[in-house]
Amino acid sequence: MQEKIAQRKADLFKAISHPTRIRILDLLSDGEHCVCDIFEGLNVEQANTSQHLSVMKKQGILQSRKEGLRVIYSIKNPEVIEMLELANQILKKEADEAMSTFAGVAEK
Amino acid sequence: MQEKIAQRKADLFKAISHPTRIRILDLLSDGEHCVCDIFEGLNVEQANTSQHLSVMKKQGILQSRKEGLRVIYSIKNPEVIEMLELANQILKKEADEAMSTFAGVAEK
DNA sequence: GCTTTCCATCAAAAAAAATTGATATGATGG
DNA sequence: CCATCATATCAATTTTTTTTGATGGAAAGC
Repeated sequence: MQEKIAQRKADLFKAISHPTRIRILDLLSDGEHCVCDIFEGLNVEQANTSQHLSVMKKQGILQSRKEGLRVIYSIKNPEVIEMLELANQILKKEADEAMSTFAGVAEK
Repeated sequence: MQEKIAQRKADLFKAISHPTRIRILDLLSDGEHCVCDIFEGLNVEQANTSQHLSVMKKQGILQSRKEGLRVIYSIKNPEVIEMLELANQILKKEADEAMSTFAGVAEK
């Protein structure tokens, strides 16, 4: 793989790699929301929320449109949701493993 | 979503979010390799490679085994490969859009 | 037991990202 | 025009990551 592409791909992943941004994506995964909904819903500073949104928009993860005073954000690429689901699967598998390890110990 | 889970998920994404680590995953996507192959193949310092590998191993993305003097790394969860493929799709779509925008301009 | 090879770890420096509070912008209503 | 509401931007600070060079440890061959 070329270094340039690896960099671009890393930027994409990086734009997702923050707990607040993950929660924003989770909130947006069932439809668009205005900024006010987002920062109030997640209990994050407005300025901070705005910056997280802009990071994701810059990387093409989100899109936005104006509606009066408000700005409505939504997920641009559904692939992002699939990526989050895959992450879920990994964590689930991990939890299962931890569980069976525990069971194994209990058996001894 | 709980804050704890969002944090864990962010850590997982973060462990992928580096150009060198993306290239390592790409190299490992078709099978296991020893550290020496990796850092020589990617032309990265040995110490640096080792640290990137440990970041990914810590997050459960990679696993390793010893074989004589060598340490052989491999991808632990195939979901990671799927995540990279989804990222590819997003970048591809983006490139297509840029292309058609360019074509649109040329038409005018 | 030495030496060499392969890899991990450490600590310091450098670079990048996140948070915060203050301020700016821009649409809307009066 | 003025005030207000929703959001964005900015600059300073703090925190986190990354890189680098040096060193340490463990397996293998001699």
